[in-house]
Parts: sequence; structure tokens; C-alpha cells
Amino acid sequence: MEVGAPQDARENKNEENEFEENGSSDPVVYQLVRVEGDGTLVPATEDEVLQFEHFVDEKVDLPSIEDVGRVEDFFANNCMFLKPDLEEGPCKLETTGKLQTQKLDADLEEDRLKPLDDSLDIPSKCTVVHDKQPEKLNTEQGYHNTVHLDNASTETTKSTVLNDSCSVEKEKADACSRHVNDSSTEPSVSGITSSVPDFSILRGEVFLDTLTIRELQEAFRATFGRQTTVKDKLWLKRRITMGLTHSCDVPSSGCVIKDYIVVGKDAKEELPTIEGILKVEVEATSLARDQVLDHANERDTPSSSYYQSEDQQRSSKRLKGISTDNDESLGTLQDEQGTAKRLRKPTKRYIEELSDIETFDSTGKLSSPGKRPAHDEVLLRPRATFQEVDSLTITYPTRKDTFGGFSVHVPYVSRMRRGRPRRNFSSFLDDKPSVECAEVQMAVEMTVEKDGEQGNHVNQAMEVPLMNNAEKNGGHVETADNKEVRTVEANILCRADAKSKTKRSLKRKHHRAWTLSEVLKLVDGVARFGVGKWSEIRRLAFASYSYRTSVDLKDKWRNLIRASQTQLYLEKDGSCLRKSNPSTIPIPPSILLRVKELAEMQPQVGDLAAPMQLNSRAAQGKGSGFL
DNA sequence: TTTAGGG
DNA sequence: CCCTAAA
Repeated sequence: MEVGAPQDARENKNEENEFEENGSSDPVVYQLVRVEGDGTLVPATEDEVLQFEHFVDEKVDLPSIEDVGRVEDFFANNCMFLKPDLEEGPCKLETTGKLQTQKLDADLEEDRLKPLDDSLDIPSKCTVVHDKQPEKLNTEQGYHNTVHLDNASTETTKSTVLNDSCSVEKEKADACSRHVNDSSTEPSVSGITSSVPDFSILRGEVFLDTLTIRELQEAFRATFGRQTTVKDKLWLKRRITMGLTHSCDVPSSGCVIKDYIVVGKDAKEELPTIEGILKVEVEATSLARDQVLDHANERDTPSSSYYQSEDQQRSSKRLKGISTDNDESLGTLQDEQGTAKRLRKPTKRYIEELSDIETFDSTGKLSSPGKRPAHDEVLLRPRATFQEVDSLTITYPTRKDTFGGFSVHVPYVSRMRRGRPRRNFSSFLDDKPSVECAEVQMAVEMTVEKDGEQGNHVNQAMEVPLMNNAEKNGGHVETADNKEVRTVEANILCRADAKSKTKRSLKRKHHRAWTLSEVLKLVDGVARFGVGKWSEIRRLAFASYSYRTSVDLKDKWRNLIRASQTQLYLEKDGSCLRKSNPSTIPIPPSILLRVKELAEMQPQVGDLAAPMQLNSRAAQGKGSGFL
């Protein structure tokens, strides 16, 4: 893990003052973020936050070496959070303190050059940036050094430590961290070459997409004052964009940079006013305004994700209330590129993304951690809880400003939540988090209930996750330890809840592989009630499967239809080569046949009930032979 | 609230 | 699975 040291106090003087002005009583705030493969910082998901929360909580002041060890152990042991996979990049535990400094490990970024591929080779890469108050610098130094030493001998967790002496500038940070971490590698990268970078390349509009790698490298050099050997165009473009705009929220491509401001391809002409031209030089301290980019590819670059980066750190104090796509407070955004706004009308989801209220999903269950909630909300420190509560009643754009007294550098605007929208979202604004404990309690109970259900069906021997050829979701297998996992989740939740009344966002429903018995029930239900009677089927046939919603049934049925079409076709074709997951079993052809039959006949028959019954029988008899 | 579809 | 638009 990486421990970022406090920045030089002088460099943060401004921020400090601002914080003082804000009357921040709690100088230290932790923010958990994940470093994505492409180098962006994504606010940690609720789950991630929960898993780290207690670590952070317990060392409000000076983290002890024990804590560090615990954290490391946690990192090493918690596969849920650390298990590297293509989708999840290294994790980063970042704390933002009064100095609101943040170091990015340059090497980390270098490693990210080969985003997806390399992330696999990087076991658990976690970063902890702990910013401290000036008065604690000395002790912190020792702390960091210690951590560094520990990490040096730890292979399981790739750790790096940023030296306190590192400057704020990312360029310097790069060099510094490189120096600290592996001075033996890439010696040429850290230095600034003798020749002068070609700054002209950055003037006017920069169409990064049209530049060659060499040009991009030059632009990079002009931007950061150092050379780079990186040949990854995407990375270069991103870095350059970030560097020029001081914004982390940059699209991976397709953007134009004009006067150091990202301009959407299609919104270029709308660019209102060009505010302060930023100096390219590293010393430049002018702030970049947050670029609110309307990026069509929302999934890749959520517009609401304002990742913190070294760049932003510097300008974070001026970070204005972020905007979600529609929350523009026109007054404050006038000078912005706000023009390139999303056309999409504000939906409940967007509104809720701004809040970090945790709720349960429609089934009333505690939402479990998604396999990978792309962008979730950021942890709110318990200490700031009271402020947060208050802030809930405030308009979102300003919410950030009041958070902890220095939310300025914590773009909570980006807080996103993947999951079902909260219905009674507004009620949370009025009510104090009094229901939280109850909710958690209920969550636990629900969990137990689910487990119980699961247990009741285990002996049916059909409770085996099915692998549907038509489903490409990778057949996540529900294992026995899920119970434990859920319990732990509940505990963490409880604890987190007790500690901080931080509301959590609803998360993606835990993937629950469909078992053969469930499929049978579904098929039978369709046969009995007809296609489309999902509510009925769920109520009657899935009474004991509370975690299956009618939508689930519908989706599953759709998948079954596909499966029946593809799989049966393939088998007929003889080339039935399914790369089946060993832990899953394919849906028996017999069932697929039934599905096919039902699907074909149901829609045509006006009278669903009666015919269905007959068909059901017939199909059953037919299918049973295969079973 | 449910359904139907797109993602 | 998620998210929405329509019913």
C-alpha cells in the first residue's frame, strides 16, 4: 500500500486557511478510492468503504504500526476487495486531511500504463494516503518510513511510500516516489531533459486523438516537464488531458483541449469563456476548473466521477460544487463549460447519485456488494457525520463544500451509486438517520432468512448453480461461504452504522446464480400462469425465494429463451462445445425444450391459463425423460 | 406496481 | 442485474 505523506505545509497554506475558515473541527478525513486500470480514481464503493472503514476509524489520529499491519493483513486476506481482476484495479485507501494533500504514486501510474493486462499481475495494490496536520509531520514521517520498510519486504502487497519531501506537483511526486520506491528503474524518466519541451504543441486546441504517440509524448513532456517512455496512447492522452485541465474527469478519448480546458468534441463551439489560462509549467498553481464533461459513454467515464488526483489536489480548494449532470447551479457554473451538458433529463437515479443514503433494495434485503459497482459513493467519515447530516438538507452542489468543513477537495459530487433508486429518497432528507439501526437489524435478519431459505433448499440437490450458455455473466457461483460473507457484511454494516450514521448507498444486488430448481420453478410457473405473469409466478412459485423478484424471473426467462435457442441449436448442430464452467452445470436440454415450447405457444394463445396447464403437462412429461 | 425492453 | 418507460 502506499502511504502518502503530508505535504509541505507551506504548499498547502492556502488550503489550510480555507479549512480554518470553514471551521473544520476535524482535520482528517479519509476517503477511499479505487485506482482503476486506466489510472482514474474512482470513489470507493460502499462495500469497499465498509471494509476499510473500521481501519480508518480506529486510527483517527496517528495510525500505529499495528494498524498498518492490520490494514495490510486485511488487504492480503480480503479477496473480495483485493482480488485483482480485470475489472478492478488496485485499491487505494486515501485519506484526505486538513492539508488535503494527496500523493499519487507515480509508479502506480506507470504500472497502469498497461491497464487491464497488467492489473492482473499486480496482486493487491493498495494505496493509503494519509494526510496529516503539520504538527504531526514528524511523527508521521516515522510512521511512513516504517511502513515503507515493511512494505519493502512484502511481496504480497505492492507497496510504495511517498516521502514527505515530495512536492505537490505530480511531476515531482513522480520523481520522488520513483526515487523512493525503485530508484533503480526507469532512471531516465524522472529527469527533465535538457532540451526545452515544445510547448507550442499545447497551444490552442489540442486534438489529442490526432496526435501520434511521439507527439503525445512531446505533449506530455510539455505538460509535465518530463519525458515519458510510455507508448500507450490512451494513457498519454488521458494524462495530458488531466495535466492540462487539472481535472481527473477526462474522457479517454474524443476530446479536444482548448486553452487547457477540455472541450467536448461536439460542444467545442459552446465553450463559453476561457477562464484562466493555465500555465503548463509545473509551478503553475492556477486552478483548473472542474470540467464537467458530458461524455456519452457514461459507463466508462461517469460524468459524476470527480476523481481525486494530484492535479485536482492542487486545485481542489477551488473545486466548486460539482455538478451532476443536471444540478447546475447556473450562477456558479457560468464560466464553465457547463454548456456541454447532458441532455438527458434528470432522473431519479441521477438525483440520488448525489446522496449517499443507504437503503435496501426493493426486496427489502440488504443489498449486497456488487461484484463490481463501477462507481460508488465515497466514504464519509464518521466524524463528519453530523455535518453530513446537515448537509443532506442542502443542495447538492454545495453539499460538498460543507462536508467536514473541507469537502472542497473531496469531490463528493462524484458520489455515485449503482443500484436501485431509492423510492423514499426524499424522506431521508427529512428524517434523521434514526432508522439506520433498525435497518441494519432488518438487514441481518433478512440475511439470515435468506440463508435459511438457501439451507432449506440445499437438500434438493438441484440447488446447483446453473450455467446458461446464453448467459455471459460468467456464472458466479454461490458458495456455502456466502452465508459467512453476508454475515460479515452485516456486521460491518452494523458497525459502520453504529460508528457513523453515514448512510450507505444501495448496491448492486448480490449475484445469485440460478439453481436448477429455481429454473424448474420458473418454467413451471410460466407453464401454469403464462409468460408475463411474473408477479404471479413470483408470488406463488417463488414464495420461498424472496431474493427473486418478478423482474428477475422475467430476465431469467428471457435468458432461458435465448438459451433454448442457442443451445438447442448448437446441439443440433453437433458442435456443442460450451466452455462450461466446472462449477456450473448447463441447463438440461429438457428444460430448454420446455422453455422453447412455452415461449412459442404462449404468446399466440389468447387464453393462457387453460392451455398452459395442458402444455405444461405435456412438456413436463417430455422433459422428465431427459432428467 | 408491473411489464417489457434495452443496456 | 440494472434502469426506465409505459401501462
